Amino acid sequence: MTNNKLLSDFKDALRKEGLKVTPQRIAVLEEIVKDKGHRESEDVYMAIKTRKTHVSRATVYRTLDILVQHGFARKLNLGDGRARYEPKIDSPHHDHMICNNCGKIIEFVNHEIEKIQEEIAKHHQFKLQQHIHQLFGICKECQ
Amino acid sequence: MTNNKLLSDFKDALRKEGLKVTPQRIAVLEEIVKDKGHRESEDVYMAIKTRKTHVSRATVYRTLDILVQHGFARKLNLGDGRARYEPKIDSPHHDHMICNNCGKIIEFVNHEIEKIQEEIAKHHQFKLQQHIHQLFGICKECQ
DNA sequence: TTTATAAATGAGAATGATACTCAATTATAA
DNA sequence: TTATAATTGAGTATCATTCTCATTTATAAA
Repeated sequence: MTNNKLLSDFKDALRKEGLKVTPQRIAVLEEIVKDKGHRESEDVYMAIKTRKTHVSRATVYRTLDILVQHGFARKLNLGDGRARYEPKIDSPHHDHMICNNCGKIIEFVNHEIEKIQEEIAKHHQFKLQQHIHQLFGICKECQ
Repeated sequence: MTNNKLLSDFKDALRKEGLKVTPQRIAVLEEIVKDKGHRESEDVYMAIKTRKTHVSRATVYRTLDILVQHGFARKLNLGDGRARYEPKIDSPHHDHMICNNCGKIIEFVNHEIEKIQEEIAKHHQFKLQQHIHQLFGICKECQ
C-alpha cells in the first residue's frame, strides 16, 4: 500500500465518521507509518514537534486512539507503563519478543500457536477477540 | 503445601535475606494465598485493614514485591493499569483468558504452546525468561 | 468566498496507580 | 534489656495518560 493510498484511506475513515482532516492528525499518521517501529506517544509527539507541525500531547494521544480504532495502528502494552504503537496496515499479525536487557523488540508469528489458541477459546466457549503473547528474555546480542 | 509450611517458608525466605518478619508481611502473604484469586493491591490493602492488622498501602506494595521476588506470588499485568497478584506456590504454570465484558479471568495451560514458544526463542538465540500470554474476548456467560 | 458552526486543538490541570521520603516505630541479635 | 538496623506509615512525588474548556479551525452551505 502506498503512502498516498494510506493517507486517502485515513482521510476517508475520518470523513466517514464526521471527523475532520487536520494537519495534526495527518502528522501522527505519517509518523506512525514512517517505520515499522514500536513508537511511544512521547516519541511521536517529539518527532512531530521537531518537524513543522505544531501539535500537543493531548492531540497525539487522541489521534493514536483514532488510528487504533480504525485499524491503522496497533497499541502494545509491554508492561513498562508506556504504550507503544505500530502500524497495522500491510503488517501481518505477529507477536513480540522483548529483550529484558536492551529493550529490543523482535516480532514473531506462529500459526500453530494461533490455531491452538482458537481451540482453547472454543473449548471454553469463549469468543476470542484479541490476544497478547509476549516472550521476555535476553536477546542474542545481550548474552 | 499447608499454610503452616508456607508461612514458615516465607519466614525462612525473609530471614535468609536479613528481612524482618512483621505482622504486616505475614498479613499480606495470608491474604494472597487465601484464595486463588487475582487480587489487586487495593483489595489486599482493604482486606487487611478490615481485619485486625494495621497496614499502609506502601507496605502492601512493598510486600507484594517481596512475594513476587521470592516466588510466592506472580504479578499479572492485564493491561488495565492495575497489577494483579496470584499465589504461585502449588499453582502450576498457567496463562489467562480475560473476559472483555465482565472481567472474569479463566486460567489455561497448553504444553504444546509452551514448547513452541521455546522453539521460537531458540531459533532467535533468545534466552527466554518469562512470557505473557493472554486471550481477551467474551466468556460463555456474557454471550 | 464568506459565513456559520460543530469539531479539534492546546495548555494546563486532574487522575490514578505506584514509588519515594523520612521521622517514628519495631524486630532481632547480642 | 539494649542497641541498632530494618520497617512502617503518612503524606508527597512521579509519570503516563486523560480531561477541561476557552480558542481556533475545517467544513458545508449560502
